Amino acid sequence: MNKFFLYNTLSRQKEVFKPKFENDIRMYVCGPTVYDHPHVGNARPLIVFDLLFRILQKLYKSENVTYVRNITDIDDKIIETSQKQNIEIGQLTKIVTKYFHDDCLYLGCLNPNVEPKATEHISEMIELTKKLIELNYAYVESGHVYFDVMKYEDYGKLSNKKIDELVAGSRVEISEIKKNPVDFVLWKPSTDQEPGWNSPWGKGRPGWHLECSAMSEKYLGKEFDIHGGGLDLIFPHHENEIAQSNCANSTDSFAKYWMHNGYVTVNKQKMSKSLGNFITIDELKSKYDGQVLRLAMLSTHYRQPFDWNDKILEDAKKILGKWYEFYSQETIEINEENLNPLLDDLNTPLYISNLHSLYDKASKGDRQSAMQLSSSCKLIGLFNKDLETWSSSTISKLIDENEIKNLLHERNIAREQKNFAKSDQIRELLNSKGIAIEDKDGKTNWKYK
RNA sequence: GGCCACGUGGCGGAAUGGUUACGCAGAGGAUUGCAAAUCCUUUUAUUCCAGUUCGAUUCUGGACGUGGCCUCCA
Repeated sequence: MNKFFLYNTLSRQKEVFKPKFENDIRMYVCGPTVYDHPHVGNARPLIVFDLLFRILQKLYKSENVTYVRNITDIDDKIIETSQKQNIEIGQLTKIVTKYFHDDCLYLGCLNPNVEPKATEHISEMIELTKKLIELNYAYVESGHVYFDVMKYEDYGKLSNKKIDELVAGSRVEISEIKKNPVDFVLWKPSTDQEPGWNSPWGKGRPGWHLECSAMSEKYLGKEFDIHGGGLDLIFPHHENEIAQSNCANSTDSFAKYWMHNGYVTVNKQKMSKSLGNFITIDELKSKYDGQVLRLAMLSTHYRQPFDWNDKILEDAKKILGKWYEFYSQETIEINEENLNPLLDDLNTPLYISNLHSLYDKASKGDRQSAMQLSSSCKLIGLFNKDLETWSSSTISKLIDENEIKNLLHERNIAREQKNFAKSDQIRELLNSKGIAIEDKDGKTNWKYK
C-alpha cells in the first residue's frame, strides 16, 4: 500500500497517516446541533468525512474502522428555537434529527458506527467535569463550572492563538464570576423553563464543548486517530475539547490528526445561518439527485472554499449522466494509479479528472476502463443506485409518456412527408416540456433533460 | 489590532523549479432535412514588484486584493 497523506491542522502540514493502533482505526467527526434544517454548508463535512471513512475502510478493511459522529441535542440555540416555535425541545430535536438523517441518506453517506446523543451522556459529562475540578483544572462559581484556561499551558496550540491576545480582544464573554475572560463553561445552571439535570453543582446543563470530549472518550478511548469537522470549529470548539480531554486524562495527544474542511461560500462569503445566505439540502432534493451535489463538492479539494452556484450542479449532473452509461453492478479492484490521488490528502479533483479519462477510454470500447470507472465512482460514494433509479430520479414529469409517443409518431410522419416545419414544431413543443429527442440510426429516442 | 488561508485561461479546478492536467463554455470540421448526441481538431492562464536560479506560475521577501477565525457557526 502506498503511503496515505493527510493534512493535519495541528502541524499545518501533510503527514503520513500512521494508525495509533494496528487494525483499529478510530475517527470522530463533529455532527450537527439539531435545531434547524441542515444547509449546503453542513453537507460538506458530511460528504468529505464520508469519503475519508470509505477510504479508511478500503485501506484497513471495514471492520477495523470505527467512525463516531455525535448529535448535539442540548444547546442554547435549541432552547431558543423551541421557545420561538413553541415546540417542546424533545420534539424539536427529534424532528430535526430526522431531517438530518434524511439528508445524509440523500447525500449517499454511510452511517457512522456510533451516533451518540449528548442528552444520553449527561452522566459521562458530569463525571468529566468532576474530574477536571478534582485535578484543579476547573472551578465552581455560583452553580457554574468553568475551565481554568490558564492552567493548561498548551491552550491555543491547535488554533494558533495566544491567551493574552484572546484576553485583549474584547469579544470574549465578560463575566463577573469568571476568573479569566477566556475561561469557558463546562456546566451552567438551568432555570425551570430550561432543560436541566441534577448535578453536584445544582440543576443545570453542560456547556457546548463537553459532549465531544465525553463521547469520543466513551466510544473511541482517551486517544484516537482522527478528529474532523468544519474549519469554523477549530476555535473555540476543538481547542476547548483538547483542553478538556488532555487535562482530564493526563494525555497530550487526544486526537492525533485534526482535519478541517473548508467553507461553502456564496459570492466568496461563507454560507451561514447568521448571514442568511444559505440554501438547505432539502431544497435541492426535487431537482437533483444527491450524487450530483456529492460530485460537485468533491470536484473541489476539501480544504479549498467551495463557491456555490447553479452551474456547478448542472455540470455535475451532466457528467454523472454520461458516466452512468458505464454503470455496472459488478465491482473490481481499482488500479493503484487511479487510487493514488485520494491518498494524497484526498485529492478528489485529480481523482475525478482521471475518471474523465477512463470515460473516454470506455467510450472507445475499453471494457476494463468502463469497469474501473464504475468501481472508482462507487469508491467515492457515487453510483449508489442503479441506472434505472438514477434515470428516473429528480424528474418532474410535465407530460405523459403515451403523449410523448404519439407526438413522436406524428413527427416522424411529418418528417417522412418532408414537412419539416411541422416536425420542428413538435420537437419544440416537447422541448418545452423538458423532453429532448434524438434521431439516431433511423430511430427516434427521447429522454428527460 | 492579532492570527490564518487564498489569488491559475470566459467559468470551475488540479499540478509543477524547465516539457503549458481535467471538465464546462467557445471556435472549426465530420455527421444530420435541420437539430441533438457522438467523434475529430482547436484558441485562451498562472495579481503585481523585487530576489534566488541557467530557468519560477511553483522557492524567498514585499505590495495589492479577497475571504476567514478571534462571539454562535460545518
